This record gives sequence, structure tokens and C-alpha cells, in this order.
Amino acid sequence: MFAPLETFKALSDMNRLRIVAALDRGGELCACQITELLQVAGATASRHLGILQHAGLVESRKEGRWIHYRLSPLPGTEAVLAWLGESYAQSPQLKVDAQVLERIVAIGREELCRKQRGR
Amino acid sequence: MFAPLETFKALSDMNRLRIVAALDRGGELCACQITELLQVAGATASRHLGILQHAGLVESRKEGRWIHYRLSPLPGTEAVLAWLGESYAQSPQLKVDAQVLERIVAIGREELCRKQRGR
DNA sequence: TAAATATTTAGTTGTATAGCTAAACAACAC
DNA sequence: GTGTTGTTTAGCTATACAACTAAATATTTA
Repeated sequence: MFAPLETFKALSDMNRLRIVAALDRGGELCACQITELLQVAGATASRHLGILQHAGLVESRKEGRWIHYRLSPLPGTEAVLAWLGESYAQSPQLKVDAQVLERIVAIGREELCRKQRGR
Repeated sequence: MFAPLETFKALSDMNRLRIVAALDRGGELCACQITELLQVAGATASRHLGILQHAGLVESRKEGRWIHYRLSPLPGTEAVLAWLGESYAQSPQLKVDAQVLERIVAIGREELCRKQRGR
């Protein structure tokens, strides 16, 4: 697919913009942390991360059972992500996410996953 | 809607990217010229133009029965459009469009519209 | 090896969206 | 006025896509 089209499609979903914003602010996050932030099923978060990865916006690193994701802007998409970054403050949703993310990171992965299994 | 989300949605369709590329290269174009380029029904082209206009990427000017469209990048979206512009050469579709557009512009609006009525 | 666990893949369902045709609207010509 | 013409809106259908549940995969632990 035409690269810009794939990039724009990847960014044309609010949950995926939330993921990009979270990785931009939180550095590396694992799938369970993304799942907790979005409040969706794990499979849903996984699919969104796959779409972002396929578009080249995100890359992953495996560490035991955990898979860590981080932003991986291609040379061309840096400008796009920069503009997006300037707009975070305009979204109430993203502002709330920033606070929730702090709590999620503070909890730690192990306890977070235990908590998710409980549901 | 969150502005970047609306922009990315507007740009996440190949026919709309074709319109943006055409306006970028052809300057001002009327709806019938866009319709001819995309080879879709007039109503379809009109809807795409409406989506781009609502996202602030395109603006229109009325001149008698014709409505002319041109790019209208918002301050923030200029970087996005610049990146898109650098990628035109990677799309065979957009390369063909550039040639077809030359013919369309050369024909002139009046004759083009006559031709479209014929179908 | 067997159980547990983090993530992904497969399959299903509901909603969003692109395309069409037909009708409506707006501007000019008679 | 009536007719013609460029464009948009309304209504419909088919496809695309986001969400879920259940099953599969890969890794660690007992």
C-alpha cells in the first residue's frame, strides 16, 4: 500500500492515537499496560499495536513473556508525529490518559497483569 | 472531533489523497475536473471534497455555476502535506494522475462538462 | 513434563464508510 | 416564468473495520 495512506489509516482511530500519545510520554510500554489504558480486551489492544507496527510507527522488543512497544518514527513520519504531539493538550481524553498512565506505570507490570487476570 | 484525528481520517482514503495531490499540482480545480480524474460519480467526488473541506485541508470558491477547490493547509497540517508531497513519486497511481490531469486541464472546463453529460 | 501466563490469531457481530442512483438546490439562458 | 446545467443532499447497498469471545502460540515456573 502507498506508505502515506497506510500511515494515515493507522492514525485514523482514536484508540491508536491514544497509544501513540502514551508511548510518546511513557517511553516503552508492554501490551498489558496499553490494554489497561484503553480499557479494551487484550486482543483488541494487540490488533491496534499490530496495525501501528505494520505502518512503521511502532516497534517491539521481546523480554521473556512480555513484549515492549515503543515509538519508531520513520524519517518521513517524524513531522506527522511532531504535529500530533503539539495537539495533545486539545484532547480531554488524552489529558486524562496522561494521568491514568502515571498510575499504570507506578503499579508495575506484574501486579497490573495479576489485577487484569482477576476480571 | 479531535483535530488530528479528523485530518488523518480525511487523508486515509486513496481517492482523497489523489484529490490532494491533484490540487497540489494543478492549483485550483472545479468539481467536474476532480470527477473526471477519479472516474467516479459526481456525487462521490462531491462527498470526498466535502470531507477534505470539513477537515480544513481544502477550501472552495464559487464562480457562477462552477465551484473551484484549492488546498488550504492549516498551520499545523503543512508538515503533513509536505511529507505527503515528497511521497508522490512512490505511487504509480499518482504518477498516472499527473499525466491525466494535464489533459483534463488542457481540455477546459466547458468542454469537459459537455463530455461528462454525454455519458 | 505439566500448569500457568502474556500475547496473538481466528471467527463473529455490529457499526462506519465508500460507492451508486435519484432527487434537490443554485445559477445561468431563454 | 421555464429549461438547462454544475454541484450537493438523501437514500440505498456492499465492503471495511473495530470490538468481542474463544482458541492457539510462546515463554516461564513448578
